[in-house]
Amino acid sequence: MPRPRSAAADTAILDAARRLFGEGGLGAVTVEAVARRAGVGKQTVYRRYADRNAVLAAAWLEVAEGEVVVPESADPERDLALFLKRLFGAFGANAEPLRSLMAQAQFEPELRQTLRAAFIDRRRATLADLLRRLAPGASQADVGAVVDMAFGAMWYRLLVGHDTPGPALARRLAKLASAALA
Amino acid sequence: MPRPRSAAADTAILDAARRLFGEGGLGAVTVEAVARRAGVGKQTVYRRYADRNAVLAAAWLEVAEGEVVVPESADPERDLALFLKRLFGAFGANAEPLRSLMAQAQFEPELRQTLRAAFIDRRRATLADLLRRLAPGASQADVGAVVDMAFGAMWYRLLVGHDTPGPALARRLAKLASAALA
Amino acid sequence: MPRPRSAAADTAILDAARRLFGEGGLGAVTVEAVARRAGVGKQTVYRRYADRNAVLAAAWLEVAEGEVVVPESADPERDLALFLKRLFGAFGANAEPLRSLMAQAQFEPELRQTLRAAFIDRRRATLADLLRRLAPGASQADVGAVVDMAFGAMWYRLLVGHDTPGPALARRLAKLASAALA
Amino acid sequence: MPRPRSAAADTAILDAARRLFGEGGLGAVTVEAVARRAGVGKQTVYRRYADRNAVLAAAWLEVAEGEVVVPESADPERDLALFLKRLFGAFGANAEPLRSLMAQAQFEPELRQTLRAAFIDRRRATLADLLRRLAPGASQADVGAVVDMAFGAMWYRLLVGHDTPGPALARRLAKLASAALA
DNA sequence: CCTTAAGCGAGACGGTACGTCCAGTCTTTGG
DNA sequence: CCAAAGACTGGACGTACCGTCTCGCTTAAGG
Repeated sequence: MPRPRSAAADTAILDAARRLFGEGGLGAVTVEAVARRAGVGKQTVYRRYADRNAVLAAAWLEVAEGEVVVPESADPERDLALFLKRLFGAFGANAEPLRSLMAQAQFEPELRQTLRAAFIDRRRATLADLLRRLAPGASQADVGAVVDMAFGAMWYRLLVGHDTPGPALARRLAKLASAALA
Repeated sequence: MPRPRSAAADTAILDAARRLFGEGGLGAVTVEAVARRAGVGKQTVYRRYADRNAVLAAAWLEVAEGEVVVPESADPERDLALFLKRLFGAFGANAEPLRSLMAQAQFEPELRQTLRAAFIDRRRATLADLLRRLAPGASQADVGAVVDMAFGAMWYRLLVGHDTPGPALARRLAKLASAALA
Repeated sequence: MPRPRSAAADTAILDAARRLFGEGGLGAVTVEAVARRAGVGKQTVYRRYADRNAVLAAAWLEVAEGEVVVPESADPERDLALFLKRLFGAFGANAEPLRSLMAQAQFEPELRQTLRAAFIDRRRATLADLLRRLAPGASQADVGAVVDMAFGAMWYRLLVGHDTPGPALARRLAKLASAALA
Repeated sequence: MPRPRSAAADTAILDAARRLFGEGGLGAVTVEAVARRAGVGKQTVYRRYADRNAVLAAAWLEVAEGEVVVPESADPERDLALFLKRLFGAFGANAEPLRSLMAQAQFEPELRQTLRAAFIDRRRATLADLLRRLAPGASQADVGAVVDMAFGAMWYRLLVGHDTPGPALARRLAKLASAALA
């Protein structure tokens, strides 16, 4: 009976959030500004998202969806390098918002949880699978450590800003991981 | 000629900030609360720090000053493990504020710079030295990547929260780094 | 379409302002205190009034609305005395806030205008009528001067505080006005 | 032994206050601004004046000093008219600050007292003398009422702003006072 | 076709913190 | 002891968002 939620509002909200981020960083993405920019009432935002952080999460986790394609050739090290290269490429496109999101998550446990559930954990699992194919004999713990090293290197560069995670890092990481787990 | 700034106020402000962080996280560290807790006028805070973020920066950067002791035994892999173990231990003691600091730095380019200068770069250089002693033949680029992998793993765990960087990670990292650069 | 402004908040704000004035004079009527006392957010005050002064204005102008009853007996001097007596009586009840209002108006041209329109001019017109009935031959200018003398005496006593405008002054003013315009 | 107070500072302070009033009204006359403009420390102001209001009083009551010259010819009504004319003229020159001062005095009992002592009372006494010479038989109370009417009319016009107290008012006031007390 | 329940844009609501500005006091160094 | 300078506590200012609540209006679906 009730009127269904407007799909137009859905996209308008997330678009507005992304546009505002582009213009003024995370600080410009206030719920009020998003609602105004989207031509939507504040309540329409809060009907969809619990709070500001949920909006932020939705806006950029949506963007980051579906970017995890697992190559499955005969050469596991090539597969690994390719996977990381693609990942870093996709990341690079959204480096700024993801960096901000990770930072924001440090202040908001709930957002941190969401980030892990929607983003981190899946990627860790996928990389772990790839590594196990690469080195079937490696211990669970070593695989976990290598996963943290690979993603850690990427985030570390993003956060510290001394270098960019790109194809070169992907190649090197694949090589070093192979050697480490051999 | 004018009255000099009160050193008592200096320490009272930073102490108050740290205590409030301990009690309620970053959100509890408002300028107003800091001033009240420190028994100081708000203006006295704003005379020292441009804004809330500057207060946060000062409070945690002061805490995070400290020695990086480099072990130099005959066994480079042991040295590496020991170095990382100590580092992770020292970090762990201030994990929460440092996590917040790194997050805050993502919103404050100036703080990010300070953080690198006072923290990150020194530790990266030290680790790079250790790695070069461990694997004299390794390329500069590989060493850099391994440094990012090691510190990256630590920060990544801190930020994502799925695991703690502790002695076990230190050992494993040392082992994997050895293997990777061999 | 939006939710209409709360009438309860309207009255709560002005009541709070008046009560605070009663307790601590004009100095006690801060926007923050008003909001707190009224059980209202600061923004709710600022949504209605441009600033603190506008709140003060509204609070006392509302109080000061009231009838100017013109007695019309066969004895114009008695009528005059009665009119002034009533006026002074009504004034006396709100002497403090009105005194403050007149003072505040000296800093706020807009309020000064409002005060004249809602207050001063009507009373001046009424008194001028009464005086013309009392002394049909008096010049317009003399009548105007006497009006200023009568109200002036009242305000002067209020502002300077050396004496109170009461029935005695009303009688004397009526007598002197009669003599002056004869 | 003690260094004497600087006369230069004395005048610099009051000049600064008057200049600031000219530029931005009473609101611009803060103690800090006065001190800065006068090239003087805040304490030097507070050494001379109890508080901001005392500075204001000093700045404009000094200006208004010595303006009361009592004419003593054979024609008391002419004397009265002349006295009022001069008074209004002197007033007119400082109408704005005196208006502000009277307004401010409504919020600051101490200032109100000062204003009376240094200004109002002397003028009232002088006018009462003149009136007694004009009408030796008039009752004390009637004289007092006429004094309030005359000064009241002046202040009333100043405060309400519907007309200016000038020579015309002075003449009319003299005439009406004569008639009233006859 | 007509209820009816929920969605909608708009923006008011109680709160809380921000960063600014003065008041009036205190504390330096230097006449 | 006076002076200039400016730091000190204290507290109000007016602004900006947060997340909630409430208007009048619109839009399905089920009776």
